[in-house]
Amino acid sequence: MDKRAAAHLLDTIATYLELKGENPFKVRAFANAARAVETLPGTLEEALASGALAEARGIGPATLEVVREYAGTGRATALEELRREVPPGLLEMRRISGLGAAKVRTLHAQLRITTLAELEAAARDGRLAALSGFGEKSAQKILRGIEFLRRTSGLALAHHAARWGEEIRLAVAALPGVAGVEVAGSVRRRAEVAHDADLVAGTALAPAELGRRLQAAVPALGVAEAPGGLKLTREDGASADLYAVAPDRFAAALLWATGSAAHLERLAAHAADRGLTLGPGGLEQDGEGVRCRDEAALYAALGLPFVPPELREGGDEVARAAAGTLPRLIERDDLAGGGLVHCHSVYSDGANPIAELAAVARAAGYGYLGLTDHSAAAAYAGGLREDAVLRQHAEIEELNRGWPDFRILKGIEADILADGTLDYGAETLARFDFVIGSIHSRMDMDRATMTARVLRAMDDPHLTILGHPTGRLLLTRDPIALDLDAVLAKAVERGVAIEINGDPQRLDLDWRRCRGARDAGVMLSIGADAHSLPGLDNMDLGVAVARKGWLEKTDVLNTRNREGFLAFARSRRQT
DNA sequence: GCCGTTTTCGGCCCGACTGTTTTCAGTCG
Repeated sequence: MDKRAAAHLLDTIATYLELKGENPFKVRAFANAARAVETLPGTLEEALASGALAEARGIGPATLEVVREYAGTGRATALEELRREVPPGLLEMRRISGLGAAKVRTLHAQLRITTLAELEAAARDGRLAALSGFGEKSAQKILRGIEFLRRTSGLALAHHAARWGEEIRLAVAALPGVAGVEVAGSVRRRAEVAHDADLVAGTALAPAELGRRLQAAVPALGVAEAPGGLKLTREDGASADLYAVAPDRFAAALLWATGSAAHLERLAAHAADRGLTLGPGGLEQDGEGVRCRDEAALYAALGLPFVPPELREGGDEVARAAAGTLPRLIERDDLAGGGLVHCHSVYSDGANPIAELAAVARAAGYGYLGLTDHSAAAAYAGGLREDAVLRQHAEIEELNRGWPDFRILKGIEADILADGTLDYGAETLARFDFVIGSIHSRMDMDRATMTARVLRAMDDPHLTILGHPTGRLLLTRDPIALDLDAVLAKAVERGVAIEINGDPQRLDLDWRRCRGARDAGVMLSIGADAHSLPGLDNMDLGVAVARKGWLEKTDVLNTRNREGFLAFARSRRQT
């Protein structure tokens, strides 16, 4: 069991306690404990054995016992009891925006509602609106929320699916009789959400025997035979398809399982133009299979350069490959000497002191850390009042004296207020090396008002980067209503960079808009939006979005060195 | 439930908005 599973368990208990109407501070204690577990260094087993978990801030006797029991037995008595008391359907309802624990409790107590279907019926037939504390608008909002849940059901954030896929990959790779195994599907294409994980294994073993060996190696895994291979399930419901093929079919099977369907269709059409047949079984010429030792060889047999999985979405990538004009996509190494931008420290709602963030960024090869705590308006996130800004800047200057080759930049994530002005006055904004402007409140404005708000913020010469421009939270909240074309045009006109936020729940700007933005002359900036040390790795997810959006190194602001980055910020202020 | 001590209880993040009310509970970030 890993830290994330333990954290998820504690979070689930917190939600059940909340639905039960427990003391809110007790609820928060479990949620805090979840965060404490998640941000623990080392593995969970090590932390349990060394006593580090027991010592961790936020972990007390009760939460420690929950984790200990789960790690030891795979069971959680506390959760099992809560499940008997609180209908699990309430947990689903809690995910609807506008439905907090108190309202869910009311619905359960007054209308005996325990499922989404019952909730929908009550919202439609007027029973819900008749309840005290509810009204017609609540009913409509809830119906919209149910629709959103339906639309996103069965989907997982891609980085969760990727982690789960990687666990399987490692387990399968270690089995005797397996020549190779890779994660495929939308996870390999670096999509933002995924239905499940897909893997391909090259092996001479029959699926049944492969399943037996895998089951013996990982007893907790659900293993069943399925067409072409195995269906794998985890106790929390996550599933994965593992396709088993003969080793000499591996490349073709990997290509096919990676998709997308639209890419394969174009690739098959390209093959047909050349007198070849491409199908699930591989490449054929005159009825004879064409042997390809890997995917690159398969593309080469089609007269094409290797098409990176991120680009395989069925746009014009096959045509561009045929013309030899695929981009040289940005890579993680292109950020060496560049900036790890958009980080939160303990000054606002981050978990780590500035020095720790900076040390990790420096060790990872970055040339600077773009520190951006929240501004004062974000009171919920401990946003910095002006005196705290001064204290933070003094600390940064002191830290910056400590290293010759690295700098912390004084940034801020300033709230874009309802009227489109940036939080803080011009005098305070001018103290920062750069400013990310983001919307965190009043997300429900109509499109015209919201667009005017964002455009006005972009007129402020202190604004360097527009943060998470659409405000979406994947599988949780739709994007704000915004004329993105107008925003991108303004970004070009005013020299504002647009963020690619690497938080796995955001991945915003959407990759689908990156290429067009770049072609229009927009500068993009990859941001981690890190709130802890593990969050610094969000940069990799941001790079994946940029790659999927056809971006090259020069399209991304923070591939520039410190002087280049600062020059970009300064140039706005001088116009 | 956890923390921290002023060390075994009292405090724990809070301001703004929304939809409901007609003064405010609930939700959100």
